[in-house]
Amino acid sequence: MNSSADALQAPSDSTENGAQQIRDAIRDAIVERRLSPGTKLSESDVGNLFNVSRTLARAALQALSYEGLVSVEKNRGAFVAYPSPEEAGQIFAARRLVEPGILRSAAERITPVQLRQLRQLLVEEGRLMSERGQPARRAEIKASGDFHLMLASISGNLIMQRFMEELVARSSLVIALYGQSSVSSCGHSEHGDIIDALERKDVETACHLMLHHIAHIEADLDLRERKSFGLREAFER
Amino acid sequence: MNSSADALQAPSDSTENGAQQIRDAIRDAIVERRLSPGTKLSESDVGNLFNVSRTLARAALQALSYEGLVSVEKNRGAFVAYPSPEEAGQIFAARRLVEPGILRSAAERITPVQLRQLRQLLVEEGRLMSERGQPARRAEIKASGDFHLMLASISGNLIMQRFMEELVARSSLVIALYGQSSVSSCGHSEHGDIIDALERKDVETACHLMLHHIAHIEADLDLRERKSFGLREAFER
DNA sequence: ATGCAGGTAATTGTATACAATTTAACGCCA
DNA sequence: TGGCGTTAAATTGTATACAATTACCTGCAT
Repeated sequence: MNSSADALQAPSDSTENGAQQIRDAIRDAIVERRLSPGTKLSESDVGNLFNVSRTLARAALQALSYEGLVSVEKNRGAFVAYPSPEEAGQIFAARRLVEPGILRSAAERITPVQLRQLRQLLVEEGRLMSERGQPARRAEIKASGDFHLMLASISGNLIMQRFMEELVARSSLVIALYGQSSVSSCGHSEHGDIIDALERKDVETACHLMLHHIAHIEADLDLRERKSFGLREAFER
Repeated sequence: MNSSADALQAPSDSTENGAQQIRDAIRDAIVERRLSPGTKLSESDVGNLFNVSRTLARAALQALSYEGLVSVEKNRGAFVAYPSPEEAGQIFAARRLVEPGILRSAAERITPVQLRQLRQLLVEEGRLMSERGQPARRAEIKASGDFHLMLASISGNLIMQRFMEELVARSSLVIALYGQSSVSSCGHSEHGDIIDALERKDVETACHLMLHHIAHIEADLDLRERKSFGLREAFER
């Protein structure tokens, strides 16, 4: 779709392990909220869905559990993670702790072409916001996360990039559970402000804006009230 | 052995999955440097060693690869990770980025009893330094990492704690590969200084000392290689 | 000797089979 | 009707079997 967005996607090597493809597919489904927190992911079902054996399905679920997107309970199976309010707070606390540092690193290394890519990501995000329909909503969710991921990528630290991928994905889960307003309508302009600050090398302001941005997202959460799902999901956890 | 040290150890639930036990055992072996970077970890060998099937051995190796301690190459097998100089730099960059923030969080929440536990960890560390022999060296390595892990634990953020566990473990690998002097003889006093600053609520100094401490460890690195034990020798005895 | 070709052994990738545990379903009885 | 124990079905935990890929060794030609 978009070259700058594609640059972020997983290598998508054709030599990819079978389990990894399944993991990526399920992760996308979780991040884009086609799978709700608490949903049971049985090994047989996953295997049948992707026409592979339970072995690979299990490996994929195991991998997702290491990312915190799936929780596996011994002898009970795997479920889409249902982060508690405490977990939600810790996820955002981690982001507040980490993203300013990533931003600083990124500011040091960013090139003009990367700045252009960031802006391109932004217009794509805006385009999706104006579009209507479920697919656009899903793409918007992903694009909004891609902004933060791209910054991590620019920082040049693969380890922090991986960590941010985990945090962004888990954030999506938290927002799905506790978010009140529609997703990131406010976030979009804030992303732009951060890019502006980056462009004029005003790192301190950029960090400040980033912290404000994260606080803004967090402020939209209502950690007291849980969104209601089906009766069954409400009690099987 | 030591109550404050034990408080850090994995829950050690008796309901632990078989694969997890194996993962923990291998991780310990890697962190304590009984297994050298680059050592091949074949699924059959690991399985035989722990008297389980390849299924569990494979799961354990897979888990370790998510932590960055083992690298699995498609159709070639698993090896104890051999971090490149670039990776080594990124690991320590991540620690510089993250540990001051963790320290700040910890400073806000630390209780007198936790301070006492930190000190206790320190004397244990000192005791091990004065002891001689391989087992003491290994315990010393672990104790030195436990200081940082305990701080992460005090910070109260499970996600950051997990991340620090990964970073500390991978640091051990880097030091095994590129470290010149014997481990953390200098680190010990620096740990003490940080605790002192924490005790008088001097957070800024504590963070400064932490950054200095990490830089100190990094300064001891050189780009050379070392030799290895085999898998079997690492576990027998 | 060196380099290459072929084939064999060893190792990983995936599927299937069986055991252990949990979940639910049924029937019994108060 | 409602609670409870037993049993059957479904699901996960682990081991084994087979397929695919790689690594190694041998032998031949140059």
